[in-house]
Amino acid sequence: MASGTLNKIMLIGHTGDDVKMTYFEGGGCIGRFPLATNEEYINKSTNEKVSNTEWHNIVVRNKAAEVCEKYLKKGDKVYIEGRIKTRKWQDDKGMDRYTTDVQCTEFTFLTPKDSVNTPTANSTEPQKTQASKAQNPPIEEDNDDLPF
Amino acid sequence: MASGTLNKIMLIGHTGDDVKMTYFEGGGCIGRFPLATNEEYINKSTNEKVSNTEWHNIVVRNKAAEVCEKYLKKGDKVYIEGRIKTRKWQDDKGMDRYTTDVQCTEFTFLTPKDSVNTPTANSTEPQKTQASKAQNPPIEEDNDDLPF
Amino acid sequence: MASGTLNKIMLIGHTGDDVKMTYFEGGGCIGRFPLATNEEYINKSTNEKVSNTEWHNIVVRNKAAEVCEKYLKKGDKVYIEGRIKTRKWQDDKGMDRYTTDVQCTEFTFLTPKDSVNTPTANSTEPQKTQASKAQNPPIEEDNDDLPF
Amino acid sequence: MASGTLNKIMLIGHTGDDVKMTYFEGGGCIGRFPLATNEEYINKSTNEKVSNTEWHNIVVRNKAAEVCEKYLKKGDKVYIEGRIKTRKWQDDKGMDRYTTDVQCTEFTFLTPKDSVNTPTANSTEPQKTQASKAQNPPIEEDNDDLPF
DNA sequence: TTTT
DNA sequence: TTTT
Repeated sequence: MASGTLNKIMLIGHTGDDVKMTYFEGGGCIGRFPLATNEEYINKSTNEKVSNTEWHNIVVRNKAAEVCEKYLKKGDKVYIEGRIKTRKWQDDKGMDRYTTDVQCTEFTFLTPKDSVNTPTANSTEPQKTQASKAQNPPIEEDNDDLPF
Repeated sequence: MASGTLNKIMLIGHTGDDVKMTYFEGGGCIGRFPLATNEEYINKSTNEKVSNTEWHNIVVRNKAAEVCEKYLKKGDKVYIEGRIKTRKWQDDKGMDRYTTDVQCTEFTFLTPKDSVNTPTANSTEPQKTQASKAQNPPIEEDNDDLPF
Repeated sequence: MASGTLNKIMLIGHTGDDVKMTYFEGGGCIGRFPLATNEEYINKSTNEKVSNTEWHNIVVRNKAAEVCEKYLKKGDKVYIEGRIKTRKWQDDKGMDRYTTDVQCTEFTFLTPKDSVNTPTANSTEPQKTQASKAQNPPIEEDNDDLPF
Repeated sequence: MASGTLNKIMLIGHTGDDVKMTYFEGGGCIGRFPLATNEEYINKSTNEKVSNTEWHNIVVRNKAAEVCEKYLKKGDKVYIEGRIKTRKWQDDKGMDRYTTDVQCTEFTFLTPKDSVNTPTANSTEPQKTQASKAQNPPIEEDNDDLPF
């Protein structure tokens, strides 16, 4: 019997651009956007402050992608949960190249919106990014009628 | 508009007992079991080693509960992901009491099984604990046919 | 040889009160504050929207407690990482009671401050809550001079 | 004032090789090893089972690297916590290339060892990977003498 | 009540 | 290159 593995990444950062959508035949789509996380620390040897920005390639799918495209703007703060996936591609010289993406499985917007009511306005827990559930609240809760 | 919150707990520990099931009218069920996590450290003042065991009340629902009941045995190591929920109850004197549970949303067995093939045998990623998905692999992957 | 366990909780929520400090002989201190996380979902049986607020008892120690007391105000949004600890106490009738705390190990403020420069202003990664490091940036980075 | 970001990855997987050490002048060192996580799911379009293995480049520092080198063997299961860092390098044609590493901040061994007593034998919580603390238990606990 |  |  298989025993399990875990591949989970949790990010809080600011988007570096709007969501770029790609639509596929059959109705699927993905959205991509860069997310920046920062760290600052003192280099103990030189006593200098060091600032690093790490850029993450976020990939969201289907309904979740559409929600992100609609409500997530460049510079917004967002919580992203997902898994790491490194994909191989060929550059223009036919060389193998690798890029590491974050395949988003949950997200929640952290930038306060004072705008009108939105689909996400009613959700205060991270949204699952399943095909047909992206705009819905967590689904563990709503699929039964247990008395607790 | 609401901006989001997060309530996530991630545990690796050993079960202190088998899963106790409760079945409800309408077909729902929950399973409960205790999970132990440990910490050891040196008390710097006394230079003594201190061992602490923390017991967590794990609650699993529906199909996931049935999978756990079937394959998770007392003493097994397991990864549990979920959210914290504190519930109020009355003791036999009518006093309000509170108990904090971990409502399990994902799990993966970490004790190697050399037994016969099981429903979980084919899943090496944490299992989502939704009503109808408990025995299936992560559902983000299988609900589209995107070319990546 | 021991194999490990994990006891980790990650929360994003709003503080329900200012930080209450307790000082101990010897110079130690702790801060306590309540943190609210929310979930909303549709009850599929009744089709009603359900809103739940979960309150977490956050416990921070020493320097980290002092930073929180100084900069974290009621209503602020904050990321808290820690471990679960359930403690036993006696009520006024001598009955055993249990309360579950979140012992904070890292935190990062999520409410934008437009105020003057603060100790936390220079840290954009979660702060470790060790006794002597609370106001410092992550310490993994600054304790060596490795060329990367 | 800066508000915070989070860059956290949590993995459970199997090592694909022993730890490769690099030592630096001044006494620092790093260890590197590959970690595999797996996912399996049913492609709903083709009804075929799909198996994917994801390889992560784990980087551990200093004392933690030495502990891993000593006790972590090819094929072992391990929990790794860290942050994502993508670094740039030049290939032999001078082209910019990028590789994404997991800078390990905590780890705990999940493969039971029946061997002799080890430095890690007394720790059942994830080990922090700071320069001088790698072999020690979590340090939040041992740096004060608070009465709880 | 687990595990090492 | 792991594991089931």
